[in-house]
Amino acid sequence: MPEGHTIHRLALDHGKALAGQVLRVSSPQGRFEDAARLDGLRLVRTEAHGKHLFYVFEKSRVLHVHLGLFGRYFAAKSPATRVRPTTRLLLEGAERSFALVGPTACELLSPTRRRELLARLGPDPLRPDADLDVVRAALARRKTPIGQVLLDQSVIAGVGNVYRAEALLVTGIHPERPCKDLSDDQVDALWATLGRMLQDGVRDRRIITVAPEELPGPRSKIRRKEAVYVYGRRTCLRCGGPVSKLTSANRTLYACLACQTG
DNA sequence: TATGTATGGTAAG
DNA sequence: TTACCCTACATAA
Repeated sequence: MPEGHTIHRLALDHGKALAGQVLRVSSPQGRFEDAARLDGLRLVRTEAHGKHLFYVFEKSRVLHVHLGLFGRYFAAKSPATRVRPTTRLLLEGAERSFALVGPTACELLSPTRRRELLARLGPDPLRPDADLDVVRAALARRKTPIGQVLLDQSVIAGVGNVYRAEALLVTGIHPERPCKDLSDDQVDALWATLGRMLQDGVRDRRIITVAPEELPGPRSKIRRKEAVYVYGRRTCLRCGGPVSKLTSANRTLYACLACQTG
């Protein structure tokens, strides 16, 4: 589930449902002991940076959540009944409640640690403050393969394994191409493509990278493997040729070496 | 019931 | 580079 689009969608949904309210905060599972320090406080706003989700409460207390690979939220009406015992964090507002399960991180963050965390993140294509020049500079310096670098959150924040494969396919870039060898146009196209894909993901609440005119039916009914060009597929949706399964940054990287020659 | 898989990340070696 | 953490869900047995 969780690439940057998921986190930004959560920030929007949770902000809309909970911001301005005094919340009940608990940890049914018991592993988030600081829940008590947030219980009864007013939520000021929510914020997403790449794959990191922040809840800013009054008294300047900041809750940091990172879903990792398995983390997910279950939404329900308030009061929350039948909460799973694995629920690390339960946020209850007047109308809606959100139960967090399986996160990599769920913690209270000091202002200092929050700054340090954000300082480690590259520009997030979903944020208005993202600076493409910073990305350009970072890429121009490296000979690392672009496929590997796209998962490096300190270069671009929010891209995950699906968007990496799909953006490289759409831009026709070979995943093993060294960053510094990419042309300015290629870098610009990659950034624009990632931005568009992530925005669509926020809107659709899922990853659909295939162009609207290429989709076989209504956007809401598209099956997973028909929503992408190469990720998790055996054949390329664009050219019909075989999809290669490479390994990069310890993850499976899907690519169509016929389409991706750049 | 058991197994395999997943759109992520960190710390140790 | 490897080990390890986190959990739900689909599928196989």
